[in-house]
Formats: sequence, C-alpha cells, structure tokens
Amino acid sequence: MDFSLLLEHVFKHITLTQEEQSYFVSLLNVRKIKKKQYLDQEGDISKGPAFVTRGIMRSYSLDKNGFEHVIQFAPPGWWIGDMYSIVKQKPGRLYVDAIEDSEIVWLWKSDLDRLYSDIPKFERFFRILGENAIVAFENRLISTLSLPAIERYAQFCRLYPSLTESLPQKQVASYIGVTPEFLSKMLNSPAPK
Amino acid sequence: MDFSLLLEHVFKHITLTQEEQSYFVSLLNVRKIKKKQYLDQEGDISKGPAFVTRGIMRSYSLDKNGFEHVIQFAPPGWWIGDMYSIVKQKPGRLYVDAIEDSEIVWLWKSDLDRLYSDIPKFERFFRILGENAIVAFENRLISTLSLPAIERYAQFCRLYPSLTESLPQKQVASYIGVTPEFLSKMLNSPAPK
DNA sequence: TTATGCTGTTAATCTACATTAAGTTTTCTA
DNA sequence: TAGAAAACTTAATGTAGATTAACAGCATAA
Repeated sequence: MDFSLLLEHVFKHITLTQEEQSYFVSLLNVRKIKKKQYLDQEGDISKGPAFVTRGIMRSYSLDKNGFEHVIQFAPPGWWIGDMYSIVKQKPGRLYVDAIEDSEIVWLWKSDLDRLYSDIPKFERFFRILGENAIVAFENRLISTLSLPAIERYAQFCRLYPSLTESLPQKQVASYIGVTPEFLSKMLNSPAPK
Repeated sequence: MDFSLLLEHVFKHITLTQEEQSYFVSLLNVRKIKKKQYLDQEGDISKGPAFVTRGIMRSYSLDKNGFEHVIQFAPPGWWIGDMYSIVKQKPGRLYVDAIEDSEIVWLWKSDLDRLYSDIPKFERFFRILGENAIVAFENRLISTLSLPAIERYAQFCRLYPSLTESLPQKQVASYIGVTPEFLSKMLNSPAPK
C-alpha cells in the first residue's frame, strides 16, 4: 500500500521516528470506493475519519423534500466524514459517497483514541487540522450568509480550482446552494464566463 | 481574579498539577467590555482566543450593503473570536463585540503556542474544543442550507435556550439569516409561538 | 420633562431564486 | 453501438423572504 500522500501531509505538521511511523501505518486501513458508492449513509455511525488518496469524495445532507446539500468535496489530500458521528460515535446526519472512483485511507475511531495516548504528537496534528477545518467552515458560513449566488460561485472556484471544471454543474449548484437550473442561467446569461 | 469558570471547563477534559495550573493561570488576561464595545474589528489581527465569563459576546460579518450577519453568540462558558485571524495571525473578517456588559479571559496567541509546548495536555484540550466547534459549524451549515427560516429559528432556540428571550429580536433575525421585519411577521402571524 | 433613538409591528410592493416542464446534448452501459 | 439515463439548457410561472415606509412603544439621557 502507498501511504506517501498521507505521510507527507502528516510530516508537514509533526515529525515521527521510524517506529512511530510504523505504528501509525499499522493502524491505517485502505478502501476503494466506486463512483456513487457510499462510505456512510444518514443514520450510520461513522467508523472514523477518512483521508482521500484518489478520486473525489463528497458529503451531503438530504432535506425533507429529498434535495441534496453538499457540505464538502474532498479531492486527494483532503479529509472527509461526518464529524458529529465520528466524534460522538452516534448516528450521523450526512451521506458520504464517491463522485469518481476513489481510494481512501481511514482509521477506526478507537484506534485514533489509542494513537492520541500512545503518540501525543498526534494530538497536535489533529489540533492543527481542526483549526484549519474551523477556519474553512467559518469562511463558508460567512459566504453563505452574506454573499449572493454569483459570488458564492466565485468563492467555490477559488476554494476548489481543480474541481471547477471536472465536477458536474449540478454538484456545484448543490454546494453553493442554488438549483442546477439557476446556476445554468447564471453562467450563460448576462456575462458569459 | 476569578478563573473558576474557565478552570472547571478545562478540568472537564484534562487534569493539571498545581504547578501546571499556576503556570496556565499566569498566562491569562482579563478584560471587561461594555455593551457595544468592540473586542475586534474587521481588519484587526486578533490577539488570541477569548473565553466569556460574564455577559454576552457576539461575532459577525458585515456585507457590502452594510448588513450584519451574526456568526456566533457567546454567553458565559463559551469561547469567541475570529478563528482565521487567531490561527493565521492575519487581518480578520469579523467584528467581535459585547451585546451586554461582559467580561472575558483571554490568551495571547504567542502564549498559547508556548503553552502547547510546555504542557502538551493543552494540545488535547484544544483538539477536543476544536472538534466540538467543527460539529457546531457542521450543524449550523446543514441548517442554513437545508431548512426554511421557521425551522432555523427553532434550531436557534434549541442551541441557545438562555438567549432566546434575553436577546433583542433583531439579533436573532441576523443569526438565522432573515430581516427583523420577516422574523416579526413569522412569529406573530399564522401560528403565534 | 421632552427629545432622541433604538426596537418591534404592519402592510404594500418587489426580487432573487425555485418550480415545472419540455427539449437537447452528453455519458454510461449492455 | 444502440438506447437508456444522466446532465445541461431555456423559458414560463410561482414564492419565500427582502425592501420600503410609516407608526407605536420604551428606553436612556439632557
């Protein structure tokens, strides 16, 4: 198995001895997920956090009218999951599935807790990761509350430059919070972009 | 100074020796903030995270039309701040002010970094705090994207039961993302609540 | 005491975006 | 490689919530 993408990511924030690295790697699990397959469905208890190494994953909620609302996209190098369910180990509110054939590396929540105790440096690693996630959510919320659709689209393009073209438009529409019809009109009408 | 509320909060997640506790307390600063006074304004670099011990604080963004959008309320026992600015030590996008005469306990970002090195248990403490913040943001985002105004109001009442009555309605409107006029209509019209 | 200014209410009008529906193109997949 | 299923477009119509405006109740304050 090739864990290099994840290890590089870890080494950006902490350093590990050879033994620590081996121990960490021994806790990792790999899973391939085909397009449209689910990692988690609403009501599932998440096994633990997942790191994307190939493909594109996404998490979304489903409202009472059956409409999807994308919470996050995760290309390679990003983490994905229903944080509520991961942290509290209770049934979650999100669906997590693959938009393209994907591969993830994941840890059991129980192994993660063990890792925190055995190698406290991982407390630091995930503390930093958490900070970044909070900053991202704070930004998303500011945009969602205070920008019109066209500027939320621009924000999306800035956040996920690699996805802007590879993703079906309806996924983008769901992320920025408009219907596919409206996004289509917006992009084709006044100032073609 | 009375740090008991903050210390209790810390002890819920980690234990400290007497020395560690003294060292931690030596890094704390106290500040009283009168109603309508700012802790931070847009463009400021935040000094560090703040824990509310009295009153009610709030953070909000200002859109280009001059409308406020409340990101968070913080009654006693809650943390508040512009996470982007705190973490990156760059100019922030949020205003933080007091809705009622308040008192906060805060740390310099540089002291916090020192604390992480000197007492690694605080990595764990803030890792857990971060997880909770992410869960809260995830929930807020799900509501904002997938619920109509009346249910976002219900969510607000569940999240901040202590504030539902003490807060001016226009603050609540700004939090749930509608105009004060619309909230007033919603609460007084069909099914008075 | 009267001003001054917040806060909340009501109601008419307006608009960004949703819904519905039909047609076209692209892409899967058998 | 056909034929079904997605993905995208266009346009008519509908609506949740915004805007504007006028007024009433209460504060704080001179």
